[in-house]
Amino acid sequence: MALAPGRNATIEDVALAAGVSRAAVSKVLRDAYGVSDSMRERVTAAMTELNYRPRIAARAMRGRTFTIGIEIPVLGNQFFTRMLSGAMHALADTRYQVVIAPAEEKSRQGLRAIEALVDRQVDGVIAVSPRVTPEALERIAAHTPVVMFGRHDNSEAYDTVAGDDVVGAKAAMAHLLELGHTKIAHLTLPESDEEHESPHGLRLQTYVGEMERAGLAGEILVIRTDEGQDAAYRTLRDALREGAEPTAVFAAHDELAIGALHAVAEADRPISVVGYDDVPIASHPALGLTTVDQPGDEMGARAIQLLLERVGGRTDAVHEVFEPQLRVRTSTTPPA
Amino acid sequence: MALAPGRNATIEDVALAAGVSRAAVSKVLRDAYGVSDSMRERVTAAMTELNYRPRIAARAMRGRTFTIGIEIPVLGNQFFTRMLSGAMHALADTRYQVVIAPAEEKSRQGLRAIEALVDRQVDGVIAVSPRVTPEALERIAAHTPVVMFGRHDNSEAYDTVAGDDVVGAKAAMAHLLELGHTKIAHLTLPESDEEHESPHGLRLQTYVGEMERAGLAGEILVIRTDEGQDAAYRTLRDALREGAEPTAVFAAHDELAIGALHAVAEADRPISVVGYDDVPIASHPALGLTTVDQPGDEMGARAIQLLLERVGGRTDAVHEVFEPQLRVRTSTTPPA
DNA sequence: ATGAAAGCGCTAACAG
DNA sequence: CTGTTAGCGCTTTCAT
Repeated sequence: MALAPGRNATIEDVALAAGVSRAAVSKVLRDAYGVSDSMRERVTAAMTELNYRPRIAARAMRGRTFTIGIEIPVLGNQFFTRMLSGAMHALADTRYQVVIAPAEEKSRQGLRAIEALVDRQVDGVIAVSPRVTPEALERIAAHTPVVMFGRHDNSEAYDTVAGDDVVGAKAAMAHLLELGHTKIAHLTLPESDEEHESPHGLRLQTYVGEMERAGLAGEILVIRTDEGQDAAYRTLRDALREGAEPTAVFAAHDELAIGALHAVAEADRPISVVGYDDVPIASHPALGLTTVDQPGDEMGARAIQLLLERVGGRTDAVHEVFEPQLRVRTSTTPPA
Repeated sequence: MALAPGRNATIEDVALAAGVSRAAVSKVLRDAYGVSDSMRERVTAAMTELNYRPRIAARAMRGRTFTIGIEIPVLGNQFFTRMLSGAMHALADTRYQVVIAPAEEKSRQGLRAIEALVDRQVDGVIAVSPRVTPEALERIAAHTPVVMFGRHDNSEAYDTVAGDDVVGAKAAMAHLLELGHTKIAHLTLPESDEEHESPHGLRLQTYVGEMERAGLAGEILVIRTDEGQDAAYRTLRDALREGAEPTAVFAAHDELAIGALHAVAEADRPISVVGYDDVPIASHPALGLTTVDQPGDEMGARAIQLLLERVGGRTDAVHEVFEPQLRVRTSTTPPA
């Protein structure tokens, strides 16, 4: 214990204890070329002896941090949990560590969170930010590899991983139309969430398009709500009280759909509800939420894979699209 | 644009552009004492001009990183979401940034994630790790402020914020006993999750104690399951198939309770279920889960407050306990 | 195979 | 009020 109390061991301490140079320690740390077995042994011994842990911040000033940053807009949405678990899984056997930065509640654009990550020298960023401009992302992507999750914009500077929202929304609408619904409302987020080829924007456009195609342009009803189950519940409850009479609601994602189910249960009217994502709770028999399954874990894993490729040097953009799948459950029935 | 392409602006670039010294720039950055208005102006102008962002890693080598690390064991549990949103809220108007490190699925002890955070020079850590030893935590807390969430151990080295699990579990049991249940099972996590004064350990002990106190020692039935709704569902389903005949299940937390509700729905037997935490979905009318409400957001906010106090220099330990509250809903009824 | 030394971008004395 | 300078702990040529 040649250590001053209150101070953690540094590479210097290890070098001293092992009787070698700092460079040598650094080499065994990164198992770089050119270390004899005997040296490696002594150094390793000294490291465990001193309980040495390399300071990533110091390393950051020269090389990699082996940290991947993931920005998500809301913590509550279980779809992101699926994505994250796929991502973590993909990174499980690597030296990389995941850190998550949730966007603040207020200015939910997420740009601040992404920049906070970049400021902390992550090796790459995965972000879910429908509202950040491509320009801002390109500025960031010029220095740090970026994969955007859920977006469909075609930048050359960053990759994207998204579900096919048009196909998914069409499946949801086809299901409701086949059941015989005509008064189908769409429950979605505020308009500001629709920019930049966002999932919700596409789902909305598809809803409108399919209604028109079915000759139901006159029945189009778009209900806007804030993020979250509870806000969705309140919004739909109020809309129903104020005279809206849909027989079916297509929600932009499952959190909203679950809130909708709450309002429907209270209103005691037979209104079908379709969600999007297939979060774990959707298949619970108490909810039985019909929804569009997106393979969140696969998408998360793929996002990591693309990001690591970029960290490894790839510079041309890849834009990947995953096929969603309708899951029919009890929350949808023919209109009364 | 005196910048080499592909390189981000540094404090040096800003100093050059503004025609001042690096120290001056650093000062306006941290708005330290001793900067004239004119200098501040020129420097600020240069910073925006060059799109300058300080590298936290470099700052980390001298001072604070203004980063708080939060370690959580599982992403899926919505109670942690409540805690996180309380924590983020408490930090909203400060310079601090939150980063979250989820423990890996496999070795879920969380120590690795905590250390990953510390290696990245966070100014303080909030962690939810029932299975990490106090010794390991004390070693970490010697250099980095730590607040443990959910634990009841009485270390001098770190603070704790927890719910009163004994009171909560007693309330749950009293409710079931008052309804007339005698065959009450307890659904909880594997034994390894009970160490170090963990919430689940205390809830289990209280369950056993209350059963004995009610003269029901012979009816004690502890069912162990892995983490997660789905695992809980499968475990209880199998237990019911194999002959277990409880009329009520007290689950160690809501995720497990929701899985239990699934199994109960399938078994088509009138089994009451009580959870713990009161996650947002618990109050959904489709579930109507009776549960013990813990003020997760308040607890998260308090954890931040304590952590910032420690960052600010406090060294004596604070151990805070929050009172839970039973929420009776439709998932509990008298036995048939 | 090993070590010496330069430097990453920032902060914090300290001088002026 | 402003600038000089010495590091923080690590990686990385470049000698040896």
